[in-house]
Amino acid sequence: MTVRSISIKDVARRAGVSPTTVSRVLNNSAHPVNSKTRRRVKAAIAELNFHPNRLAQGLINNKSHLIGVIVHDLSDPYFAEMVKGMERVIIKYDYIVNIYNTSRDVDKELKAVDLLRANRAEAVVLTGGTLLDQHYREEMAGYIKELQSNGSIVLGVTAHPFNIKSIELGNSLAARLITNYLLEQGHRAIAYINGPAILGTTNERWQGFQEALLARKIPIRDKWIVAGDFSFEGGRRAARQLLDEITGLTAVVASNDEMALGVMWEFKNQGLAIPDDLSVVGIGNIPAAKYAYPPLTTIALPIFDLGVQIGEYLINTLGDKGSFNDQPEVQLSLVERDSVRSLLEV
Amino acid sequence: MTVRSISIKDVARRAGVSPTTVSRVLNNSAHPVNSKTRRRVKAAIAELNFHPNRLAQGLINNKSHLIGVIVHDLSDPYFAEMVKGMERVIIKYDYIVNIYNTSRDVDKELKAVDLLRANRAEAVVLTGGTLLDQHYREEMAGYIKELQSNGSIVLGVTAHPFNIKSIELGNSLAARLITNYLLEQGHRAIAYINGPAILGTTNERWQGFQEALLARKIPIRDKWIVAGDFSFEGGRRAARQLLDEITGLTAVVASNDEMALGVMWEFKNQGLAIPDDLSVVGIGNIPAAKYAYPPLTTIALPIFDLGVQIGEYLINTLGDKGSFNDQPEVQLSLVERDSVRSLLEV
DNA sequence: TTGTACGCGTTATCAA
DNA sequence: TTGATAACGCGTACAA
Repeated sequence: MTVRSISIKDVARRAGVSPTTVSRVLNNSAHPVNSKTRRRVKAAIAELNFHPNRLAQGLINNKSHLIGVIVHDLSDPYFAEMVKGMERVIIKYDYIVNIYNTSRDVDKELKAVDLLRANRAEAVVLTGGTLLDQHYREEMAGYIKELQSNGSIVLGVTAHPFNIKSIELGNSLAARLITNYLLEQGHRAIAYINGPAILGTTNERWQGFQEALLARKIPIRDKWIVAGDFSFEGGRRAARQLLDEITGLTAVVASNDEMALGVMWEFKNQGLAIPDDLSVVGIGNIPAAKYAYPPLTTIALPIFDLGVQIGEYLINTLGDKGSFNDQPEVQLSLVERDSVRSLLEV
Repeated sequence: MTVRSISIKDVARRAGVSPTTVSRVLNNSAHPVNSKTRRRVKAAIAELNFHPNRLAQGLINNKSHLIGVIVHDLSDPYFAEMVKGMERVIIKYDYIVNIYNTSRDVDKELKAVDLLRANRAEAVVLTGGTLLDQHYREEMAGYIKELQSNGSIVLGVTAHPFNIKSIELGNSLAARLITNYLLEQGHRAIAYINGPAILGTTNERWQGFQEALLARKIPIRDKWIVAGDFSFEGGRRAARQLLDEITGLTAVVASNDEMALGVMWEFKNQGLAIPDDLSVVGIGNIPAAKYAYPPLTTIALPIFDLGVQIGEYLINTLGDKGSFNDQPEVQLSLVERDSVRSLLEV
């Protein structure tokens, strides 16, 4: 059934040279090749439409040409954008980008890394926050160690409890910035909607929120701290929960945009006006934030750019040209839209 | 730098057997192996934490364990969902899923297939509609032919002008269904917003719209047919364009949900009420459709399920168990929400 | 400037 | 029941 594809030997025969010479032409080897011979070889390659077998190449250089990317939820524009940014760079260098969607499930995440290890991935990127789970931590540490001892790069976006290079996203700073913005607008009674408990990102943002309030000595009220899961539906649930304790509340910080949109939707659904009755902010600046009603005030995380930077970092580090030690850097910025009411001009 | 990883030989030495025997244990070969020996080998494998090198395995059976997926826009939930569905199945069988995001760009699309060919992908899935471009068609036909002659499966969602298995999505039917729904609600003056001209999908849906109107002998008015690009912004632009010719218009069919949401947003922005002043519908039933204001009436394309079905088809066909010839089937359904006003009870 | 011979890690074939 | 050998397709030291 499967026909043997043409190999370097076929080309050699056709060009009347040895496979070695073909290989040299193919790889622009430093070894000299007569320009006439080179032309003959190139002609033969073209005529036979020959392409070297990557598996054989990989076997001999111990290179898989595979880059693994672990993603929590591909439908979340946060991850989709990051992957697109990475791919934009990586595709030029003919690496295979292998994406795993894990839904923040411990077993799926472990399975993904296990497969990447088995496939000798040259790099693995953990694009989401770390999972807070003992079993995960132990198993993952083993896989990562093995990957690294095989010369693979392992990279994490935001802090991970492993010995890997991590790219700081400024989660804590983002939460602090957006909270400070509310404070500057005169808000003092502020609710906070957390992310999924299993995520490190959740802790980091929660930290930033607390810092902002503590810096102004504003007490944190338990009844206004609500659990969430980073989804639109989670935002809706949180909003319904807040409704019971709404007296005195003037603003809500959702720890990501999806939830902020859910919160606004549910509040509107319950007859509240935003921002007149209640201000709402998020973190992330996903595309939908711009078109919400009202448009959402949030912190922009330039995720696509981050993806591009990660891609460049990987290519430079994987290339033989010695490691390129730039630390990708993310610029956060406040995106002021219409979901916050100022309490100053009362 | 890169340490040589442990090979089957290391295991063989440790277990005091030949590599062949280790291989037999590893693959649960039919060839008999003494149970004592088998235990010794398994112990050695565990102690050394050995995993066979997939590249070497692939080289010998001419199998790459690679499945390529070509996607137009990963940030579009349509594609993200389909990929997630496919992956859910495929990951169980240890295949590598290699995704390419092409932004509907002819060159990127060709580059992606070229790389998949070079990497000996065992299957390639074209998840988006075909691109209507002469150069694309010719080049792509060549790549596909080569893939197929190497025994690879090539699959297309919706019609493609190549000799490949194609999975019908019912684009034409979807447009006809949603248009008929408007007609049943008494609408006669209906605008249509097209997709990108380069896409086959655009033609198919446009066809369905026309059929619905022609069947009732309702004339199609050129001024109410507007170009679009399947994006939210494109929907906004289309809405602004329609505003000039709004007299008499009662409903708008956007050929996908993203545009429908853009249309609604812009109309509201311009002071029109939906559905009181104008009804709007889309196709796709993306998650955001449910939470739009008002919630969007649309045609559900069960994309995640389609992804799962494609994954199953691929696994069954790639497995040696002979080809499993089920044609994945997609059930369309009307999702009636609040973006359409009935004109019957006047 | 070109070619020969070997090895990468695995499995299929054949012999013992 | 086990093992030696060749082969997959390619790159590279070494020889010519």
